[in-house]
Amino acid sequence: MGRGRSEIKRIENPTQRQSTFYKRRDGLFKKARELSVLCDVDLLLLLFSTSGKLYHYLSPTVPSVKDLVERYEAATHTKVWTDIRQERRAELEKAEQMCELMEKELRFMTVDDGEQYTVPSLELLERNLEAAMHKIRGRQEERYGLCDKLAHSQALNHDEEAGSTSLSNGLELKLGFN
Amino acid sequence: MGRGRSEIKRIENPTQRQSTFYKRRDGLFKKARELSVLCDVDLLLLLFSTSGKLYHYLSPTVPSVKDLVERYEAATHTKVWTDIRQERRAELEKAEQMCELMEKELRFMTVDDGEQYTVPSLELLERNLEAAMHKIRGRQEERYGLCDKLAHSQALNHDEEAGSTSLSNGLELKLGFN
DNA sequence: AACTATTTATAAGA
DNA sequence: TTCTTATAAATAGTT
Repeated sequence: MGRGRSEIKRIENPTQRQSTFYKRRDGLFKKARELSVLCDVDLLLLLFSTSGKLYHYLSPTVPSVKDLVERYEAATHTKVWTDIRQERRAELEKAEQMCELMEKELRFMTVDDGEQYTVPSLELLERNLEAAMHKIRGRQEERYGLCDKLAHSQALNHDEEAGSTSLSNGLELKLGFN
Repeated sequence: MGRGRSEIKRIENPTQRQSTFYKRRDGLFKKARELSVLCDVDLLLLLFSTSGKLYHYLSPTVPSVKDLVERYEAATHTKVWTDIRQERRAELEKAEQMCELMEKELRFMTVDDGEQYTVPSLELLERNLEAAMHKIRGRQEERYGLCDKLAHSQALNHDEEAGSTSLSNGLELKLGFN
């Protein structure tokens, strides 16, 4: 509308572009408001000017931008956020499950006071512990024979974290069997 | 525009509303397109008709709806999704860290072949294993003395999972020390 | 869907 | 920016 021509291409003159932007922006928002009211339509109009300024309109019938965008996702099967969220939750559950299993095993192996054992599992554990001790003694012999002094100097740094480890969520897993 | 009056309120006659919807919807999208091209504006127009049908337009300069909505969040400090996502990531990292720690401890305790030990830590482990065995033997005696038969029937079910546990991500934690 | 009388939007100019 | 105004565009009512 107006006096001139109507080619729709980027306006190169910045002053003219800015002026046109004001006028058309106002017009567009007016039209959007009118459509949403007249025809009972849920709509979102969201725009950033070249200078980065935000303007937006959301029909009064829609609770939030998030709400409408979720409907958009459902309709287009884009599901950008939904998918990512579900993926993350699955990962988290998996990690938590794994933590639980490992915790259980650690309790079993350390003969935790609360742990209940059947006779065959106690026997299995006993055999395992004996085998582990056998292995340890073998290693100790190797060590003493070969590099006694070197191992000793390393030990000072390494030993602290080997005794017991405090985990970030407050759980402490004891290696001591006393 | 047009012949009649211009009150902006919901059109109650469904036929008339539908007709108006088509015309104004087309007009609105045309205006949106024109503005985005003429003035180099990033915009999203998203609407659902009363019947639930989706129509939308996104400026060609914008990669995705997600992209623009994230800019909106940043601009309005709404940050609903951003916050949730960061929270989830933190939870996951914590769980993964815990898993890693427990895995390390299990490797240490099972005298894993790859595990490196210093002499003092080997000695500590040995003492721990000996203490655990001592405890086990005490328990075994209790068991044998009190409820031999009961324990034996329980064992059939319980034992399978006690030997080794296959974890969901493919890692297998062996309790056997052979 | 198409037509057309009118209203509205807006390009240029001030 | 903001206003004015000539003109192009949109559209309400109608067919």
